[in-house]
Amino acid sequence: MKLNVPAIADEQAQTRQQLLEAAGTVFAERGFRNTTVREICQRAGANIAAVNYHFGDKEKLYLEVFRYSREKELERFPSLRESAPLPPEKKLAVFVHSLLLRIFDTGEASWHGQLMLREMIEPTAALDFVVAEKIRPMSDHLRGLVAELLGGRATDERVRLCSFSVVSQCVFYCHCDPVIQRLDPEQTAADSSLEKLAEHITAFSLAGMKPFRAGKK
Amino acid sequence: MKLNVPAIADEQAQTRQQLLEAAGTVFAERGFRNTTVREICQRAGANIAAVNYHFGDKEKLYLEVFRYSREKELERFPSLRESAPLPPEKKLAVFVHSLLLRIFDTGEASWHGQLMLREMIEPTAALDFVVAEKIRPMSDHLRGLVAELLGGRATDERVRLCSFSVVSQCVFYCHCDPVIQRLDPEQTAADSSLEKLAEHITAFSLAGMKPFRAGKK
DNA sequence: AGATAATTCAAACATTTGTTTGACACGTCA
DNA sequence: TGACGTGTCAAACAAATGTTTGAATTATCT
Repeated sequence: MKLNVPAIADEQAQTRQQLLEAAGTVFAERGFRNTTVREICQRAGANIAAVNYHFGDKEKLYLEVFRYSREKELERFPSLRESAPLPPEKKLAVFVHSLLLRIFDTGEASWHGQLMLREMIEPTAALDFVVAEKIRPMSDHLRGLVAELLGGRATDERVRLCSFSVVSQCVFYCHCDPVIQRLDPEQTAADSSLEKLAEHITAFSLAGMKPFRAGKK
Repeated sequence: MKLNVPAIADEQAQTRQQLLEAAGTVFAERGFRNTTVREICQRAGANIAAVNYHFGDKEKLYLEVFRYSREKELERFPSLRESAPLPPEKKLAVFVHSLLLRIFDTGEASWHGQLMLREMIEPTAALDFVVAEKIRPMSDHLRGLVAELLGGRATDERVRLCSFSVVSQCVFYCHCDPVIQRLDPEQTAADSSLEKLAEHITAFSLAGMKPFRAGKK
């Protein structure tokens, strides 16, 4: 029972949104350079001139995809605040686990995370936006955790290095997946790998930080 | 005073080698896809048809660059065997330090390492060769170290995960450099950063492995 | 209903890039 | 010296790709 619904406005948003969704997917799979406008339009069921009409050019579409992705994420996760107070060790486990979920995600919405991860290693004009809007908030959150774990006497540099030590272990499984598949095919199997991996990285990292706790250096 | 030197053989090798060196450099900078044959030839001081003449096509040149790189490395480092027996902790420090040297290398020969690192995240038809000839030997070496550090009761899986935890911390600084530069410009400064980083990663990793030592899991 | 705006479309265009071509120059050998 | 092989070159070619064009279609508004 739709009354007073601007049907055409929906139709308009339809093509544009289909382009954004298709572009997100293809860009995440292939990266910016290897993605053709023709493939995006094919996947979106749109004509090739639609990209120019709605976005201007390929690069602007790419930038718009990140903005769209950010809106979608804010819809899904309105607030990044933790709901329950947890000990920092547990918080780290949650952080690692959720980051790995994103890395190993294979669903319809997986392109959001995958595209960010790809932009990290194949930087384009969008990187500044991605760092400001997606990476820095995550990084700040992690650094807060790490600072808590290290205790009050840790230098900014130490907090930074430890944070990098944590996040690098996680993103490695996305960035170097083709290598890992060749070195150890069994590493990329089964869903249980994610839980084991999260446990390993968390334990390794918590222990790894011990030498630097409470003003030790 | 050159006597009996096949001057033309040298000239012949000259163009071919110049192409290989130039290609190595450009491929390392831009990756396979973003590199044009025209730029390689320009840097090598060769005509554009030279690539087809000497190598057949762009992809074969790319593969040949890795073979050439491997030969060069074998010339420089005939054996990967350690010269002096060291405690495993020290060996790990040496491993991390030398890997970081490669990552932060800026000299004429730096393209060798940089190209391998790039191939890890932007895989091409060369990846199988690179894994077999460059990455797996390094990985096996590191796993030997890690197994020694963990003691005799560690599972293969644990050795693997710990090895990944070490190497991921190192390669992160190459693969995600553009992000790091935006997050923390001071992180990428000064030569002393490399030493500090090597110390940090070594300490973090040695401590990180402690929970898994001597059959702990 | 007609005027205007928005959207879509197929074809064309412009540029880039890897590859090829055939002539020419140079080197080697009998 | 001439025949043959090797290497270089400028120009041309072929294909891919992003972008543009102008007509047609659809939607909106008075």
